[in-house]
Amino acid sequence: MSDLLGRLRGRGWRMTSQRRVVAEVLDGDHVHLTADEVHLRAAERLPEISRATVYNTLGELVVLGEVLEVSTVGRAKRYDPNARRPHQHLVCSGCGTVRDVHPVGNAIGDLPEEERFGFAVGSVEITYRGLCPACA
Amino acid sequence: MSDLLGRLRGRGWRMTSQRRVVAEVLDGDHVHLTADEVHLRAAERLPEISRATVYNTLGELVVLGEVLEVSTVGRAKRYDPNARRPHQHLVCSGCGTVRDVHPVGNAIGDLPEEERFGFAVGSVEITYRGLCPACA
DNA sequence: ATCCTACGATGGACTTCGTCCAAGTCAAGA
DNA sequence: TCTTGACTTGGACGAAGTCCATCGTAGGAT
Repeated sequence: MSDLLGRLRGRGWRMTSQRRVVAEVLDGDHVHLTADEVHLRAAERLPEISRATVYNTLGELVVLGEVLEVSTVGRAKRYDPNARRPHQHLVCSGCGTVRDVHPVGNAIGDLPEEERFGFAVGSVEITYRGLCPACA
Repeated sequence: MSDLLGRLRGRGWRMTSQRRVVAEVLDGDHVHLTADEVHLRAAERLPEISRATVYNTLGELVVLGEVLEVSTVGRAKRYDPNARRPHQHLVCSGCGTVRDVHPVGNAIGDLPEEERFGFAVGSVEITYRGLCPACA
């Protein structure tokens, strides 16, 4: 994720202060923020940034494949900046913590042809659930 | 799912016409309805049923383990009445249709010990995504 | 069979999450 | 530096879901 800004410029992005700030927020720790959390952190550096712009920018990053949308048990979507390395998620049923994990094997290949019902299967999302050491 | 009403009564549910209708809607075809779709179908049989009651009843069925919530990205939750047989989901990225599928292989076993971070992993949820024949 | 009452249903207001749009702003090429 | 069209803004809007005061009724008690 570290040269995100460079890659975006290379793709012809007009670089605005708003987009830079959103990208920098995601480029920080690899936590999984909601759109509103991204907006909150962005607003610390650029107080007048609007919610609509944060949503737009996140949506564009998702389309570009730089960020993943993670569906959660909770409500708001979360954004995962670690999109370039394929990975899955391990969620604590107690406290909701999310960790990135890297299972072995080929989950898409595990779905037999006769179970695909004519779908063009493009991706697979795996969520492991269990209790973390602190909650056990 | 076929003796759902009996099981619910056995658990001390007060059986009301509303709850019966919601349970019967789910007991029908094994599709994955949204709460509003459940409400719509329930209202065909019991026109004055309220949205709040449908939400309440679905929530109770989830807590009782009779129905699963299927989390979808950016869409309304869907309810899966096939909770008693383990299975995974195939979701159309276009229209949101959900199908039950049964992959081969052991996804929990695919998560190496050193990727578990001390979690007691109890379950795994797999969602395959792609375009259905109609949307392709 | 009828009465009581606590549990459940109702519906409308409210919240949360997200999208849309018209008007204003500004990055970057000429 | 000028120009222009892509970007941003904020507020209205919409969808999904929750909350709550009040009313209704299932099912045990009499």
